[in-house]
Amino acid sequence: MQSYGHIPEATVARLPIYLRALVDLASTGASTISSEELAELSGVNAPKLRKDLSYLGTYGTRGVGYDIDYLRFEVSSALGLGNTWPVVVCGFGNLGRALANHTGFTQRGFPILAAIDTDPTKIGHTFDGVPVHAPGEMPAVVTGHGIAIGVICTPVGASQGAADRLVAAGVRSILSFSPIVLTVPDDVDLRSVDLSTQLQILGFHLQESADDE
Amino acid sequence: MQSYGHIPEATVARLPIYLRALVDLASTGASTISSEELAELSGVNAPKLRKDLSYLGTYGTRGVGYDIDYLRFEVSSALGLGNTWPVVVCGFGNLGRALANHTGFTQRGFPILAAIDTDPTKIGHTFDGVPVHAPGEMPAVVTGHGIAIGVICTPVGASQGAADRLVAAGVRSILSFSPIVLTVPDDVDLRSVDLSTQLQILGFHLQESADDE
DNA sequence: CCCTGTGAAAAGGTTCACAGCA
DNA sequence: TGCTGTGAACCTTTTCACAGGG
Repeated sequence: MQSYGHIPEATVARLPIYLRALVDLASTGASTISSEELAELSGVNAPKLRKDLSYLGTYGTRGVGYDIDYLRFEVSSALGLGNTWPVVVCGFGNLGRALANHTGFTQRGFPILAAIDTDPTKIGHTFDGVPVHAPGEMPAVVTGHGIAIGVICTPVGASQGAADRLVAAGVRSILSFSPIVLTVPDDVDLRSVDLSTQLQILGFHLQESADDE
Repeated sequence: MQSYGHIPEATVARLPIYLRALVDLASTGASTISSEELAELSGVNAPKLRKDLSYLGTYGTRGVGYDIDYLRFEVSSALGLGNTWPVVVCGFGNLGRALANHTGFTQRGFPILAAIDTDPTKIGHTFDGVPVHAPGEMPAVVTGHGIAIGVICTPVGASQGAADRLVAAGVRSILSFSPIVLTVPDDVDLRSVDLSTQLQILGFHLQESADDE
């Protein structure tokens, strides 16, 4: 496997955006693209794009641009796609089911193989192809499906418990949609997306604009 | 209205987290808290918390800590809560409905007053208290409800169109869950949350760990 | 003595100008 | 000449040490 030097986190966070643009471009039949154009499609400026790509290697051709298929392969490799990381969803309410319905996850190597929920009317049944298990079955689910990532979509009160069960079962990567700060050991990679925080940031800017008037 | 000097974006993004911790604390009956403890509850270190709060003003007492109710009021004010920013949801599928069900938004001043969807079986009906309108009614919906924020939960192919209609109707703050880069005028505040990007970042780290072995 | 508030240093990220290869 | 690759400057953010009030 190719080894990359250290890639800055900010760059890692943009690679999926570049990759999506490259996949879209490939489907149009284009074969090369300049940093200027790819940056435009990705919503960044051209020097930043070139700097980001330079962390992966030197894949462009001066005077020409980047070969779309080649660059796509390299970005994809850097992100570790080609690997498959099975996902378990904790909390199978509206949000959990929205994720399960989202075909893009499986396509990108993150198949949702199981869900955990406390609702006895859901346990033992399958929704959108995803079997629902009781919380106590977490260890068996993780081991049985080779789960690499846990996604927490439970109500607030149940989210820390879900995180604890994921960690106890050996899961070391967690994506949480819970609005509270979860406590996990240092060796667990926890990412948190709080939807109402995003709205509050928009609200802050709205207020600022209003103050200016 | 109190005016704050310039608050760094990184700080603004953390204020909602502090606020939530303070609200939780208030409900426990505690009256003061140290920066160390509040930082712990917020998942940051103490000097960062103090630096962040210092941008708002000097609300602590040396040797004691912060008064929870007072600090809560000040953080809340800085974020512009107390204002109400009505929200329209574009695309009322699983994700859109998950948001509509989420009572926390209304509580925080972001009531979801309307939804837009193309599905004729949904248009004209109300789900979870949210009336669904046709895309062509966007201008009337925005004006009628005084919409300040649009949230895009449509399928990928419809997201740019939804953004265009929001902008045309005068909405200047947009939260997008679409995985593609949306194009909007410079004066529009666009925040983007791509769920599969988050998984890809986790996947990158998983791969890195695997490479180390 | 305790804990906040803050300048200064360090780290991380972005921008820019231009060197260098096709 | 055209466009990439990158060192250096710049800006933002984080960390740290400690001054200073209660």
